[in-house]
Amino acid sequence: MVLTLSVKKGRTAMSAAQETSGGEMQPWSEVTPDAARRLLVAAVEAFAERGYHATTTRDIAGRAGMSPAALYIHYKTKEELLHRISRIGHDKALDIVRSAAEGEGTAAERLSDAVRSFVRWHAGQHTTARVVQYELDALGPEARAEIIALRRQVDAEVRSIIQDGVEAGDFDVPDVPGTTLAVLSLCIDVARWFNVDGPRTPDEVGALYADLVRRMVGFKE
Amino acid sequence: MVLTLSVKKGRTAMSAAQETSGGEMQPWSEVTPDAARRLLVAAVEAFAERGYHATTTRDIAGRAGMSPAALYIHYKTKEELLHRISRIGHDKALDIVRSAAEGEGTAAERLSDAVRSFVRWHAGQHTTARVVQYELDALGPEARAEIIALRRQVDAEVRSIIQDGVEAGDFDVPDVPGTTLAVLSLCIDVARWFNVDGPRTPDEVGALYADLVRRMVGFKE
DNA sequence: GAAGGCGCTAAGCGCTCGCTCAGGTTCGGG
DNA sequence: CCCGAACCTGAGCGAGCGCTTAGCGCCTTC
Repeated sequence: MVLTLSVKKGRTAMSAAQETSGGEMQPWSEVTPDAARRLLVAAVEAFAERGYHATTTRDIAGRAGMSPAALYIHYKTKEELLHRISRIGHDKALDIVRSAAEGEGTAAERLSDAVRSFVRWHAGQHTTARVVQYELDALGPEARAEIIALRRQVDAEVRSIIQDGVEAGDFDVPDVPGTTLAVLSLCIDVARWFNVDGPRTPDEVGALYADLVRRMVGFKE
Repeated sequence: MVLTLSVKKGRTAMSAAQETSGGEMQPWSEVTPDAARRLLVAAVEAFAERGYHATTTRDIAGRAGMSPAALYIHYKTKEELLHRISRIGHDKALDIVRSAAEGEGTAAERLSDAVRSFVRWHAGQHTTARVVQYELDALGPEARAEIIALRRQVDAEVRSIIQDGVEAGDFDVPDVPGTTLAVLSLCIDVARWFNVDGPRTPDEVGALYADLVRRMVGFKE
């Protein structure tokens, strides 16, 4: 049996996203109808707190103010929820890096922009990012493969900026793939340790990390 | 009811560890008797592959070649298994960092040593490290608090090396706690992405990361 | 070679999980 | 005013979970 899903599959990623006064995208605005979005937001919170496997469908439905059965009107399985979250989150992450990579400016400026905004997202949306970056293994093989492909695109964008800097003679990087890996690893891990009650704002972490990465690539003033 | 556990609790962490010809410690040699160790090793593998919550006690026992009930002769609960793994692993990690921190040499040399050996452990023992670093949330409050205390000691060791370098005028670090956090985050995340079939050996990753961290602290030749 | 107990297994208990399904409620269109 | 579709709930199914218990075989001890 095939259920009709209310979340529109063909919708281009961020086209319907609404902007707030702060300029940030209102997250999940592309998920409709309202009940499906509430369930998804509840799932993000629950997965981030307890992890995918420790979260029950009853918990998700409860947070969304619905009965356990309501979940299965909008999503085929619990795994589909994780898949949608992961897909939308990775689309957003790739979008962020790509914007910086395709921007104007020197390699150093583009790398700083990329790291700053990537880190800001991982800190500011650390609830989402934690699910997106650390619950990948809970997906089935096809879904995981799809997400891994997106990750490789993120990696390629960052590597190409660093490569540009090396070729322009601005950076000193003996091992470009290795350094790319390290830079991304550093940024992604922000989602694991970032704490809203901690001493640093997402902006401050972004600035700190942009500086650290500038040093890692041996940028010459 | 209180079961008598066969794993001796009072044993000092690494005192009974046996060295192999390679100079590496034989992991888990301090866990006795043999059946308890086999169960623990099986649990490490299973937790690393699937995560704590997705691993069943039947799976652990099966990997150790025993019936599900055998697990409860040696461990009170599944969580106690994770606790022991986490405790021993963190003891080892702290030991590694502390050895480097207390060594002779300049701050730059000690920092490089610490990062190199810390990373080498996270890569070489990435199965263990993954459990130790990423399954912390599955522990109960008291056990988690104990582990977090160990982590703070690791953080303190690294911060003190960096602080030494700053005070000696060797390093240029505007934000010592932030940089310490970033360095540790970078090293720990190795456990997440390291792949035995990948292009890099643990030694190579250690060398690469020691160099990257040297740059992050602005070491002046 | 009988006694005692340690380490283990077979069987299964009580529970909660992901998920299903029949039926009730709401609401726009004819 | 009624129909059909969309949405949601209450009740619960089968499965698999963590963990327990009764008892068996095999070592050690005398």
